[in-house]
Amino acid sequence: MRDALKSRSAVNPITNLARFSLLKECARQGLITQGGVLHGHFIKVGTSSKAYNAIQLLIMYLKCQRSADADQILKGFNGFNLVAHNCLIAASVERGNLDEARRLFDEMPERNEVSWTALASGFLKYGRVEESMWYFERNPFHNVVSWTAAVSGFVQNGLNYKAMKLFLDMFRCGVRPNDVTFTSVVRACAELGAFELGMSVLSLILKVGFEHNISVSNSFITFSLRLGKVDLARRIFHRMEVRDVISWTAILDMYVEMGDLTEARRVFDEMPTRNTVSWSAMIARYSQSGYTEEAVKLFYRMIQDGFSPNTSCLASVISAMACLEALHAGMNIHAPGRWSDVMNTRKLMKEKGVKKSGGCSWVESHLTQALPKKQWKDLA
DNA sequence: TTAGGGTTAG
Repeated sequence: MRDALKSRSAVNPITNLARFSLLKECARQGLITQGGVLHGHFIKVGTSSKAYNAIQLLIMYLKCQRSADADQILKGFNGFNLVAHNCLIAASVERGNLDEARRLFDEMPERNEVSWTALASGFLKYGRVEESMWYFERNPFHNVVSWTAAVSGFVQNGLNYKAMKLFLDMFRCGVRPNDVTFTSVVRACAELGAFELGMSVLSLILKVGFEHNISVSNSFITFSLRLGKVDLARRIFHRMEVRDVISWTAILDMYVEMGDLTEARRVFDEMPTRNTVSWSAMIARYSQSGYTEEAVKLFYRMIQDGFSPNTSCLASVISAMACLEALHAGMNIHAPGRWSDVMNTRKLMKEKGVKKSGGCSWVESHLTQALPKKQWKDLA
């Protein structure tokens, strides 16, 4: 981000569009220093749209939790601003302060579809279904987003049957579902284990024309796998025109679950891009199947490629390391290089600043069980 | 114009 700012301003004047996309990135990543620099830049050069500018700055300061700076921006508005107020509600919901969100909502002289949906989805996010429904039912501006927020919120709270009923109501009200709606609905069918219902949804997806959407196809692959329809999952994957890392990981996971390590590895090597989950799935299966060296080697490559391991990945590699360590004394004479990958991994993790991620105590207890205390101290 | 909805992987 810092480099992007530097290079853009050095080469040619930064465009409004580029400036806003950088500011959004600052908000997303919580980069207050760079966001502040952009703010200064805005003041210096001025922008064509002051209102838009102020809203983006407000979002950035709210996301970075700089309330004093956010207040300054708010003071710049000439009285009540609907969009800014909706941003304040969203920020309160994100902090989990629903009372504050409700207070902000109540004090609004006017509200729009965004204000109502922010409240309804906010309550669902924290499992407060009844309060959410209060806002949902009274929302005078229902649209595909407010309906989808309710459907997906129900699914997230495990209310899959109710989610399906809501989906039908949405249809009856003449609101056309979109790709986001379908991903939630397909998930509900998977959770319900309802194959026939899922196939009916599929015919609807084909009718409405979302069969080429990546997220919808991915959710259908998962649906098929959960219901044990491996061939169907494979067919969907092969018919996809564009696949993302999630499509690939789902198929990788399918072979991993089937215990077909050869095919899983073939998919793993073929994947155009990988993420922490794909690495972890492969490493975990190697470790569980007794291919401990391969697990540790792959872990080494994962760190080298710049991925941070998550708790479950660390747990698999630690148990693989423990097995190797137990074997190490006897094997040292015959295979002196064998342990070097483990040592290199530790060094690399330290160099790259890989933290022992959340759930550390769980990993530690796993490790202390697997290794004598002295060896654990040496490892850490 | 901005602000509100998400799923898919371990």
